[in-house]
Parts: sequence; structure tokens; C-alpha cells
Amino acid sequence: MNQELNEHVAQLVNDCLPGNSIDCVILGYENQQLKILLLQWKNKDVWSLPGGFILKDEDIDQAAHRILEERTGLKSIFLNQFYTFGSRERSQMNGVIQAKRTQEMLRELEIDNPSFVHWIQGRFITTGYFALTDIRKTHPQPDFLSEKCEWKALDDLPELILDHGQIIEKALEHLRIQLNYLPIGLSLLPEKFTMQDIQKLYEALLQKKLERSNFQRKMLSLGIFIRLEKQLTGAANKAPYLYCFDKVKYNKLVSKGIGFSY
Amino acid sequence: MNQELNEHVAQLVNDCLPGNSIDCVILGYENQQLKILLLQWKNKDVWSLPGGFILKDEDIDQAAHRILEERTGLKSIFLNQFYTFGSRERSQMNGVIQAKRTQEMLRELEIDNPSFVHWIQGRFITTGYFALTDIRKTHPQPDFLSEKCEWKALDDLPELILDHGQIIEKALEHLRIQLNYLPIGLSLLPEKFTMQDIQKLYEALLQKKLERSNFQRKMLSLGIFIRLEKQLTGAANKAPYLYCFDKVKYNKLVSKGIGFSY
DNA sequence: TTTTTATTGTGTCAAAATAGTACAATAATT
DNA sequence: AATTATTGTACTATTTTGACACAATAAAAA
Repeated sequence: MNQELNEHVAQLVNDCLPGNSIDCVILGYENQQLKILLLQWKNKDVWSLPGGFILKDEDIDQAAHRILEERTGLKSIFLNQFYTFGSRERSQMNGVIQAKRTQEMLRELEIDNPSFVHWIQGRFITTGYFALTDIRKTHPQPDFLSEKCEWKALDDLPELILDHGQIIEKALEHLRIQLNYLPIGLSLLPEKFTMQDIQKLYEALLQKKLERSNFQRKMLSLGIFIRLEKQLTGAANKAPYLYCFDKVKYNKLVSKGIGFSY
Repeated sequence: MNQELNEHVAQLVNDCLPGNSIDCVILGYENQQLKILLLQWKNKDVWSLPGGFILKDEDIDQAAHRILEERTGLKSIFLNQFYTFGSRERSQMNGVIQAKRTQEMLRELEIDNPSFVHWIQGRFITTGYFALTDIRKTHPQPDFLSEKCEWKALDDLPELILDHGQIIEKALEHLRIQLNYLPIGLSLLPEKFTMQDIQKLYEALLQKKLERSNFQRKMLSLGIFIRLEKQLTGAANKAPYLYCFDKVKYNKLVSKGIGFSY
């Protein structure tokens, strides 16, 4: 019996709201691919979103930040609440299988605190938060419950617990809608980037090709970029300019919104 | 001591999830005004959104529909989840006042079931749903807890409990954003309407004047309307055409979305 | 009957935005 | 010096938008 772990989970039952949880959909962008931050359970080939529980005297927004940091090491991330999942079946997706899997996990982790076992097997309503971040700036660390904490390509996801696949889908849906009235990119791109970089990002998010010269014109016309030096990559072609965001103008634009269509 | 009421609330504690609630923002449109459906507490000049609690084996979406019907008589309404409010202070807005008010209400309603009193005074996380509806088609009925169930003009709201004012604000924010990619109106307008009717609705939602002829051109170009007979109102001016929605084309457009800007 | 009134349907026209294409410039290779 | 791939920008045609004009018209007033 794992003493430390059993004490930890006993505390969860004591300090957290029963029946409510938080799950975070953290998206990043690397090698022209959208990726998502997932945790692998110890000794299991099963993955989940970084999630957790809400302390009894904690705002749910605070809880989301704390949970993300505790489980992945990421902090100071702008999290955006997008939906609350409260279907009766979400805790028992695919019938018995989920309950069985939970029991297996508890056994393997040697958790047998009875009040926790009862608590965790009850119904949970989870609130989803999402964030966009630059993968190169993050150094995800798995927590003590997890084997790994890794970026996984969105188009090649591993097996996920519960309804986490649907939660990811819903987050992406919200993100695509947001693209129409917010210029995103500041949080997903590195400090300096080319217009091709940002175009590839939009293409990945919208899942369609955009016309290069028109995209550039439209982007630059937002007036939120500062042109820097050229990027000499060593390729046999004209070198593109690097840009960075003009954060003052960027924030001004975000606060008033844009009517953008592709 | 009110026996019936005390039995009812005892059942709530027994059958519902602790700490979770639902609140509905039901918007309607009448006399060129946006209105919202509110309940007045018995013997109190205090109003609240129609809200309630989630049964232990009920999806939250189901719960929203059930609660709305139980508290206002409205059914078959398309409800849209928009946000979950989980700040620590929402149950104790303005400090002691809220707790005091709750106690007063319980006393006046002669509710003294101790487990309920404890339950209701705890922290609640509430999920907001909103809907648009045609006021003329509704016949709101107050439930046994309420004195009245009435449509109130949005720009002249009575005093509301808890953070219900903020919940309404957030719902309107979501609605205005939705206007950019969904054609609203099918649910808010009567069967037949003039272009002026729909323009006034948009003006109320967006809180700004729109140019008449350009608005009509843009609306009609969506191709989701069927032109009907003229509306002879008896006014000393040219009679406008009536329109109705072409529901097939309307649904087709909703599912693909529009990039609309005003 | 004629005139007046308010509002509608439609047209115009300039300005702005968009889509599609073209092409010279250019960093590195051959 | 020629070749290659990609960039920055220009050009044009088309569509969309904003602002306004105006005849048509249902009913009231004269």
C-alpha cells in the first residue's frame, strides 16, 4: 500500500468540491503541426488531458491555473474557459469499460483509501479551459501520477480516457470561431516569425489552404506587426523578413476585436 | 412551519448534485425592446433568473430544460450553454448581504429543514444557458416559489439576486459574438415579419443604428427569406412586404455559418 | 379629389475589400 | 553565369460596403 499517495488522495476528498473537475486543452504549434499537451498515466498506455479538482475556497479560474501548473509545470498561461461537460454518461463512456479502467488504475497505484475510491467513482461535471502556447517556451514536467507529459500531434492522438477526445474537439471548434474576431498567434508563435510561419499556423487551425499574397496583405494591414531583419535560412531562394508583434497595437486590436473572414 | 415546502427542499438535498446549479437567460423581443424572463420571489421585491439544481442522474442539458419548464412553464426551447460561473464570491456577492438575504427568504418561506439550510448556504457553481424566443408564443407561469414570472426590459432591470446581473451581461456578450456567424431571428421573430422588424431586432442586440437600405440588401442576400404578401398596417405610408424564413435554406446556412460584420 | 406624410423598394456611385495572377528581386546552388 | 525556389509587391477584375437619392405608395389631411 502506497502510504504517501493514499494520504494525498484523502486530502483531495477533504479539500475539494465533490463532483466538479477541470480539464485543460493546451495547444501548441511546432513543425507546422498543431499539438496538444497530454499526460500518460503511470504504467498505462492511456493518456488524458491535464485536469484536476477545485479547492473548496478557490475560484474555478484560479483552480484551472493551479491544476495546470501542478500537473505539467506550465505557469502564466492565458486560459480561456470554453465549455462545461455534464452529460450523465461522461464518467462511464463506453459502459463498464471506464469504471473498470479506473479501478485498475487505483489498484496499480495501490490506492485503497475507501472514501477516495467512493469519491472518484462518483459523477463529475468538468469545465474545460483552453490555451495556446509556444511549444519552445514550455518545459512540461509530468506530476507524480503520470509517466510522461508530452506534446502529441492533434491528427495522431493516442487513446484517451473518458470523453477527453470530445473535449478536445469542442475546444478546437471554439478556437476556430475565435479566429474570426481575435488575431491569435502572439501566444502560439515564437518571438520572431515569418509571414509563412503565421500562414501555416492559420492553415493548421482552419484546416484549409490560404492564398499567400492575399493572406500577407490582410495580416499586415492589421498593423500589429513590426518588421525586423531578414531570415537567412541557407535555402536557395529569397530570404523572408522576420516579424514580431507590436504588443501595444496587438492588445489594442484584441480589445476591440476584428471582423475577419477567410 | 410550511410542511409541503420543507418536504420539497428535503428532496432537493437528496436528489440533486450538491454545489451545482443552472441558470437560464431567456431573451425575447417585443415592442422593439429586448426583454428577459425573470422570477420574483414570493413576498419580496427581488428578482432572479429561472434556475435550479441538477438531478443526480440527469445530463446538465436535460436539467436546464427541466428547470426552465418547472419554473416558467416554457418548453421546447432551444437552450445554448454559454458559461460556467465559479468564482468563490458569487454566493456572497457584496459580502454579508447575500447570506443575510438568503436567511431572510428562508425564514419568510418558513423553511427550516436543517440539512437544506446547510445545503443551500454552501458554495454553488452555476452553468448558464441562454435562449431566444418569441414573446408572443410564450405563456410564462410562476412556480410555487415565485410571486411572478414576467418579461422585463433589459435596459430597466429590477434588483437581482447574487451575480445574476453579471450572468445576463455575459449571455449578451456571447449573443453578440454569435451574430457574426449565425443568422439569428428565427427564434426571436414571429412567423411573419418585415425587414424593419428584423432590423430593429439587430439594432437592439447590437445596441447601434444600422443603415436601412444596406441592411436589407445584406439580409436578403443571405437567401434565407421567402417574400410574402404586403403588410397593410393602416399607417400613412407605403406598406412593407412580409417575409418568413425559408427553413431549409436557413438551416443549411446555420450549419455552414456566415462571416457577417456590421 | 388633391395634397401631404412617412416609409418602402430599389438604384446609383464612390470607396474599400477581396481574389486571382503576374513578375521582378534575391539568397543560395549548380 | 545560369538555375532554383520563394519572397515582396504590383496590377486588375470583381465583389462588398457605406452613404445617399428618389420614385412608389398606403393612408391621412386638406
